Amino acid sequence: MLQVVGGADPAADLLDRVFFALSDPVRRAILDRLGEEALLVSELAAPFDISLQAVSRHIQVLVRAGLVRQERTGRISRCSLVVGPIQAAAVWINHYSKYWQAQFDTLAAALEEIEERRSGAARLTTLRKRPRRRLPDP
Amino acid sequence: MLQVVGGADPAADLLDRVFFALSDPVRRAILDRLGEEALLVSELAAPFDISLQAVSRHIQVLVRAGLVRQERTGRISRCSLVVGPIQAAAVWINHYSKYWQAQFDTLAAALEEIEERRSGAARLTTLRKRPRRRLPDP
DNA sequence: TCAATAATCAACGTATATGTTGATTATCAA
DNA sequence: TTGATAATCAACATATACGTTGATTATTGA
Repeated sequence: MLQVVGGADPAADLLDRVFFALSDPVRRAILDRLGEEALLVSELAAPFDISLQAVSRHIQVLVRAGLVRQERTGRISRCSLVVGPIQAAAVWINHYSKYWQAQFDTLAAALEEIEERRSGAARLTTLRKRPRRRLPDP
Repeated sequence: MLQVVGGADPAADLLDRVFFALSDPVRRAILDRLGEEALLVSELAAPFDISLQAVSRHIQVLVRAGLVRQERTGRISRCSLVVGPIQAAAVWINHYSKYWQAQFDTLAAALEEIEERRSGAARLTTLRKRPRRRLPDP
């Protein structure tokens, strides 16, 4: 799991490509608009201050990440969103987001407990609260 | 919103950096382990087949994305997770994931409706095998 | 004091990202 | 047919990513 496996894990590679695709504001804006409706490359390119060619290549990045599908009919190329990969990324990020938040909540609770015990000990010397396990030292 | 604003939108820049940081399997593995416990750079580097220097720079990427905090005491540098930015990314990705899924559900429902109407009409007439319907033409 | 340790810095090579402009391909339409 | 249009391809420049090795800094502990 920690080993860097290179091309041996297609799921990891997909996450690589999806997160990389999402790391650019132009590409996020493209996805944004494709969430509304399918659009042509030239329509997608219109709002940007960069060349059509540059936008075309941004779209290729999205296609390689599986986030966008292109269907060419004649000389036009209609781009539409594919929801699967973004949900794979959502699954990943939600898992860690929730897990980590839970870890931090636990830590916060433990610290609060310690704090409580300290102030409690100051007030009553004998009626001590349940001793709490400390967090492992660094 | 569609304009490429460069450095004018710190929130967009943060998303850029967070998603970029997540686009590498080594960095995701580092985050994975930091979710368990705070670790030193050398401890983080141990499982990998790359140099300590390379891992150190991966950590810098995570720090620049705000995902990791480093606290140096003496010659050691303890790395710990910061949950905020990953949740910002989770918010972004969940928003779009859910929104897009809803869009697709609506589309799917509409197509099913059309399909149902067609097959119902077909059954009453000839019991023909339902011909597949194309997506609406532009 | 002095050697070992933890981490970073610096320089280098290679690969990829991202923009540009110009050429090319394929299709549409007058 | 022929010119305009949609999109991609190709070549180029520049910047960044990411790995290496070697040097440097700061700290620890015998």
